[in-house]
Amino acid sequence: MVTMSDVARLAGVSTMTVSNVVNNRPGVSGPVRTRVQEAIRQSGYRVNTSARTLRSGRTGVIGLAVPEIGRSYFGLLAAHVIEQAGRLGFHVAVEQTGAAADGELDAIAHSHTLHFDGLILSAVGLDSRDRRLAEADYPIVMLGEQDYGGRLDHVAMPNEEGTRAATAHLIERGCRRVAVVTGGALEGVNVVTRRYQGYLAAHADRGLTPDPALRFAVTAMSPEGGRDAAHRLADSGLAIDGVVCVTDTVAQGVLRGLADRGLRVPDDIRLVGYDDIPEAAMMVPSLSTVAPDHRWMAATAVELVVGRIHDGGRPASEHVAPFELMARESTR
Amino acid sequence: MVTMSDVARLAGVSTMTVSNVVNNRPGVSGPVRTRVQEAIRQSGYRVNTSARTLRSGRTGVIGLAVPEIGRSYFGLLAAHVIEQAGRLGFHVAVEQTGAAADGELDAIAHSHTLHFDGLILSAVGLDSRDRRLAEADYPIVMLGEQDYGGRLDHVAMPNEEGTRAATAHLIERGCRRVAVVTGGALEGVNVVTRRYQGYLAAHADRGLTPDPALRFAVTAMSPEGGRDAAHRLADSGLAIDGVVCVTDTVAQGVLRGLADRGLRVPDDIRLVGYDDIPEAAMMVPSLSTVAPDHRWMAATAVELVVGRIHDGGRPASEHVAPFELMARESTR
DNA sequence: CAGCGCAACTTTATCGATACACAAAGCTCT
DNA sequence: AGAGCTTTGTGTATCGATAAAGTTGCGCTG
Repeated sequence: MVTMSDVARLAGVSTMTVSNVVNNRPGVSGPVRTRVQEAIRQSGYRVNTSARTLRSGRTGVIGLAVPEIGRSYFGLLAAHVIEQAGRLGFHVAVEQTGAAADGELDAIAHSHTLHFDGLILSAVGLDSRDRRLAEADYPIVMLGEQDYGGRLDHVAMPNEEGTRAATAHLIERGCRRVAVVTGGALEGVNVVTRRYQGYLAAHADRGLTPDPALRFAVTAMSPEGGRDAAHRLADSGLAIDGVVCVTDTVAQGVLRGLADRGLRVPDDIRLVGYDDIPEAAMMVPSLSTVAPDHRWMAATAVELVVGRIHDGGRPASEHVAPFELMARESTR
Repeated sequence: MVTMSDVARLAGVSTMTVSNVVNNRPGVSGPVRTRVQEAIRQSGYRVNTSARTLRSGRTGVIGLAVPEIGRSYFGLLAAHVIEQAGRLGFHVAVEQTGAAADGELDAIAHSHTLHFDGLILSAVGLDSRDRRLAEADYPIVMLGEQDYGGRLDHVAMPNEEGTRAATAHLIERGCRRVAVVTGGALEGVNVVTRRYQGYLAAHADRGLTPDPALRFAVTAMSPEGGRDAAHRLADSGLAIDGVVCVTDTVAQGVLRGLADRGLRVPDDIRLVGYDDIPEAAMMVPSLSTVAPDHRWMAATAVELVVGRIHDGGRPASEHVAPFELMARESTR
């Protein structure tokens, strides 16, 4: 392994000068700089990240904790985060939490242990009631959840607003009995409750109160969960002509489940999702959905962690992503 | 920050003893071990990975380079790799190559720089002709490609066999003119050429020679690329009653593109993909496809890198994943 | 009971890069 | 001409953990 002193010897300077050249620091004259660069090229020298980290205390790595990287939505998010972090000179290590609060707290602990400079946590299990979150004195940015009591930086999705717009869209297209396929626990403040609120709000805006029987909870936030919910929905015998889904991933399963029961979308039932995963436009029928600006979210989250890495004392801030309603075939 | 000497002082032993306890090494008596563990608990000590790495030369991180983590297939793969690596005490850093040979070579260089202990490279651009690959004296495992001249460890998919089975399946279901939607470059030895060979082989097995006009190349290995190919296919006026797709991701787009032209699957055209991404079972109609054992692939790849990390001199080996043909609605 | 073997700890010297203090040379200005 | 600056560069101590080479002390054998 080639070290800095090897390069220094080759260039006839001190290691400090090599370090200064490598890090683009001032105080090195043109000729010497060139000579050192040439020595680096010749010797094939590469900085040893561990040594640098040990001395400087920075690793240049940001942790990204998501429930499951295999789900389109999180994969997409990760792709954007990796890209944005790279732009600012950071690397990304992905952690999977398994969509459980324990896994999410583990990720925080782990992040510490591995000396990531900061952590972007896309939590679905944790909520604002968990005190352990605030205890971590560490650059953490919450991504995609709502309301952490202002103690942490937070990039939120327009959960309530988005679902409200999606529900309104269905009603405007003539749906009279709109069901909602939502997550399990309807307590606390989280993505599930906020989106459910949006569904209720859209009805309230029009002086309507949806029948509580129209709420179907999934057992898991997966296509399988959605499929199952759709079966129950179809078998309920209720006259339903529209469905709002908590996520596109669930909507995928719902679409499939409705097909299983011979129900056609949008002819018999209209369907709308949330997230605008890449598959949404490719589904048959293509899925109408709420499209938050993922790239914006990733960029903002990365900027926030990096900002906090450089200045830990900054007060926490909250940012809500802009969104667009994508009207596609499933609500035509 | 709590260091080892802090713990040592607290427990009244030397740092070396603390190190021995932390790493579960022998030579520490029961009582002392307990005392040190208690001191660790009390002080909240965590090992500094950088210092350990600097001294021991191992980082405990495996790089995983994929074209695009946002694509279902690679997300799924990553999920399995992360899980398997964790089981063996390794962490995973994800790199995106952008499906280009340059990006893939960059990832190798990067992997070196960041001192990952090894690299799992899911290459689509590089092929066996690239000499620069073999030059890297470093634990690299190729994942999902075919034939690197035996210089590198390699976990391959049953590309030819799988596509052959898929094509045979279509023919057995009564398809007479089976088109193939494949990748752009049909030269060298790569995933695209191997699968195309499988398509030809299935025909040859039955004494058939497919019409060359039935080959449609995508501009990109994406749903969009597939959709576009399907449009060209439908507009060609050729009597086609079956389509073999190079990947499920492409098949997703093909299904969509056929729907755009009013063609029904499987009534008018039967369709089969490759990969068995999670969405395949959820599509409408659900997609028949070749399902290689992803978990097996990830586990094997991780075992190979870790093995090579511990013993660099081992000769390279090649492993082909088992597969299953999933017959679903799209070929009913 | 000398002396060997072994388990249980400790000491010391590093791994490679960098912060910091300091030195030498060149330049300006009164 | 020499004080005061700036520019450019050099030593040295250090980050935290660990491999390797000591140092105890104790039991056991011949």
